[in-house]
Amino acid sequence: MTGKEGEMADEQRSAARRRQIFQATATVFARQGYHGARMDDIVKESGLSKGALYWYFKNKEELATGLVHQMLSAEKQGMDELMAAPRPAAERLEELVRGFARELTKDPEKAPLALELLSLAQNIPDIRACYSVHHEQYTECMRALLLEVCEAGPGVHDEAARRADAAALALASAVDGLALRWTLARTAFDLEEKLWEVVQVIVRGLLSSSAG
Amino acid sequence: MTGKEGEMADEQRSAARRRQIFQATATVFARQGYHGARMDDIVKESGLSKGALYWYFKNKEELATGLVHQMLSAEKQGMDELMAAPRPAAERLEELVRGFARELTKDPEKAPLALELLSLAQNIPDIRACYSVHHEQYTECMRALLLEVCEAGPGVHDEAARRADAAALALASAVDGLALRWTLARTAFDLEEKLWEVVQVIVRGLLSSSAG
Amino acid sequence: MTGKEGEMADEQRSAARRRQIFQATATVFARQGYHGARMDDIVKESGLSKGALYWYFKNKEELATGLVHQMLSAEKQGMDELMAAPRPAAERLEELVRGFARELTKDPEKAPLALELLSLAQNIPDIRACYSVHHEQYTECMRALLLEVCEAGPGVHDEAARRADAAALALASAVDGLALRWTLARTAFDLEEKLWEVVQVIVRGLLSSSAG
Amino acid sequence: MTGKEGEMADEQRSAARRRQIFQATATVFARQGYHGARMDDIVKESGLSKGALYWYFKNKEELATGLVHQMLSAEKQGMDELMAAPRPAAERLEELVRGFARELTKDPEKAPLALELLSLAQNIPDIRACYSVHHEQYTECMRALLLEVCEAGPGVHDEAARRADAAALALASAVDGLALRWTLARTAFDLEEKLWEVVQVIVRGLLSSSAG
DNA sequence: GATGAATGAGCCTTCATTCAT
DNA sequence: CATGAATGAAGGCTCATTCAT
Repeated sequence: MTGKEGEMADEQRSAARRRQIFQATATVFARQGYHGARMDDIVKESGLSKGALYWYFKNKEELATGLVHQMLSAEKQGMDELMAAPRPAAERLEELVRGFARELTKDPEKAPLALELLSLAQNIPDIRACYSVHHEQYTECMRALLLEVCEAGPGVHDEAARRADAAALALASAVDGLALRWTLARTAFDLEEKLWEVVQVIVRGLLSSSAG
Repeated sequence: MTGKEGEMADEQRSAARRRQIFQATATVFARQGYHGARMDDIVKESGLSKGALYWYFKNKEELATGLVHQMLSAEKQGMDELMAAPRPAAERLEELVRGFARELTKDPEKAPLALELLSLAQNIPDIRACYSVHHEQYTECMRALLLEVCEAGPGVHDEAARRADAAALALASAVDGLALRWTLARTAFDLEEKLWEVVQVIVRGLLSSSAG
Repeated sequence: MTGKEGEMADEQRSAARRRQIFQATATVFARQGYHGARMDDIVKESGLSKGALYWYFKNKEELATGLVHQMLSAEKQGMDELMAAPRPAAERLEELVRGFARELTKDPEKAPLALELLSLAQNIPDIRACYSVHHEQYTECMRALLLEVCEAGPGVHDEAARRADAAALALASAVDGLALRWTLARTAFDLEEKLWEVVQVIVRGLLSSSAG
Repeated sequence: MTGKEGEMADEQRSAARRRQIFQATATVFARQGYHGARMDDIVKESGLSKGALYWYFKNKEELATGLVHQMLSAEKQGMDELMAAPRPAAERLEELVRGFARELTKDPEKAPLALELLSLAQNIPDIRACYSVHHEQYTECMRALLLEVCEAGPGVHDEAARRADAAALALASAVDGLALRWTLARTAFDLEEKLWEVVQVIVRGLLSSSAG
């Protein structure tokens, strides 16, 4: 009787719990860093008990790993949705970049969290793999968009197409690098604006004729 | 007689000890990360005693702070020397970027060390300040070089000059972002080559005519 | 059902644990002094684990503070019970003093413990406050007893009553001072006997006519 | 040539150094306690170097032991001088007690210092012996004075003479106990005044007729 | 599933003492 | 005699993890 329904309910509750825990973990990691975060802090933030936390996650590392999975999955999904949107490539590119900036600006604690998890990647292979793949996907996404932009543009762009790889890498890298600077900058600046300028320079570099 | 010489010797020995300690610290931090590094590891790596270590540095945090100071100072000095070199801007820019890539490629452990220290910046104000300033200086350096490149180029580049800020920021950010990708990438790639391509895209974007 | 009982059991076990820890702490402090006592010694003596110890007490200082609280509370309770006993004041006074001496004689390690805690009072405000209050209470208790003794005595004792303050202070002080001497004396002596003689001198001083 | 004079000068300088060190030690012990005092603190307070300190004292314990020796010797000397003074016993007793109180009141840091050293006595046999002897001497001094007071008084005091032992012990003990209370009291009081009242009570107890 | 008391290995730091100069 | 850099054993405390209930 309660079989499938119960299982469903269980799974749903379980998933909810995991989300609840991820949320708390993200908050605490962002505030105190991975090593500065005690399991007790996450327990308190999550409102669960220590036993419950360990019921869902084997240990602290798995908590971090899971969080990275979840975050990058969500980002990937957002990327995919945007890519599938029936809009010109240029618009989608702009939206991708601006959306990223707006998110960070809205939840500034995401930046320290990301940096923290990134540094964890060096010692936790699973996390490293996640980021490695994500970087490739992100760059590939950029490349696809830039290619479309080239093709949509006027004139011949064989040259440009050939440069798309470099431009995509430049763009993807610059996005991360700029976010880092924005996070650590002593003088605050408008991330979205600067990021947009950066995109424009790179796109221009991609589209410019060989003669410059 | 021995007065000044003795003092000199003392200062020199003291400075040597500090360098010795920084060297050991860098090695251990790169290998194990800041939190994974035990003071005993650094002691062992340095060949000194624990007491000696604490004679020169108050605690682990000050060790990290000092290391960042030293590393960024050295980098700044290298930058300044290159900037003062009597060579065309384009060459100096290329050298700056290629030099950076070659260094990382030669001592790949520098990358994890940098990422680790960067993540420390979030919780240690002194380190954050160091990086903040360094980022500004690096970007400014890029801007100066790019401006020179513009002026040296053919035709009118008022527009380009105006874009130098964005290009410098793009370049500086992309350098960091690309180094990060190189560090975490599952499929190794040639950092110097990719970085040079990225530079070319950005420089082209800077120099392209408005119509580009 | 098990709700309240469970809570009760928890509280009881918790209280039992605290008593267990206090007992061990007292033993170790008496033997090695506060500073000579390592937390590990207390752990071993208590039969608990280090984590358990720190679960109940935040740190070594709080352990000492708690111990002082407990000891002085117990002493206060004993005092109050004796004061409330339906016996002549002279008897109660004698019992108070003799009881004190007998306790020390029976558990001679209490003396070094007390001296140790007393010296802690100088650097730990909470302990100082405990002793300060306790000294006042003890003196006040003496004063009350001495007053009753005066009133119960023959003849007019207005003068004596006026002297009760000084006598009480003398008595309370002498008790402590004598216990100290007994603790440090190279030639052992009978604490109870000497203390009783001291009491008699002071009581006589209190009751003597002005003419002496 | 420099033989005796040199030695004399050396001895004098040595003695001066030791006094200098004792002074610094007393100050630091009074402020921080024995265990809270680091050798470096004493070095700094004394104005000497660490090597010099260890030249004069083998270790920290010997520093404390020497300090106790010096302090109790000085007190003994003061006692002896007062005892040898050509004044009535009652006056000398009063002066002894009042002098003690005035000293403490003038240099209140002496009290914590004494308490600290007293607690050290429990773990350092040498210090214990010093205090043990000193207590005996002090009590004996009191007994002698009290005896003289009895004899000088009017009427027959055989009884009183017999009580001198107890009174002396009471007095000596009360002096210490009161000083302790004065040190730890939350509400300050006039030590000299209270002490004098205590003395009077005890002397009265000594002198009172048996019938008293 | 959930709770939180209990475990104990690990680690940073202190500081009395030494010794080359 | 004096200096202060160097030594290293010791210890208070943390905190990820476990497990009886």
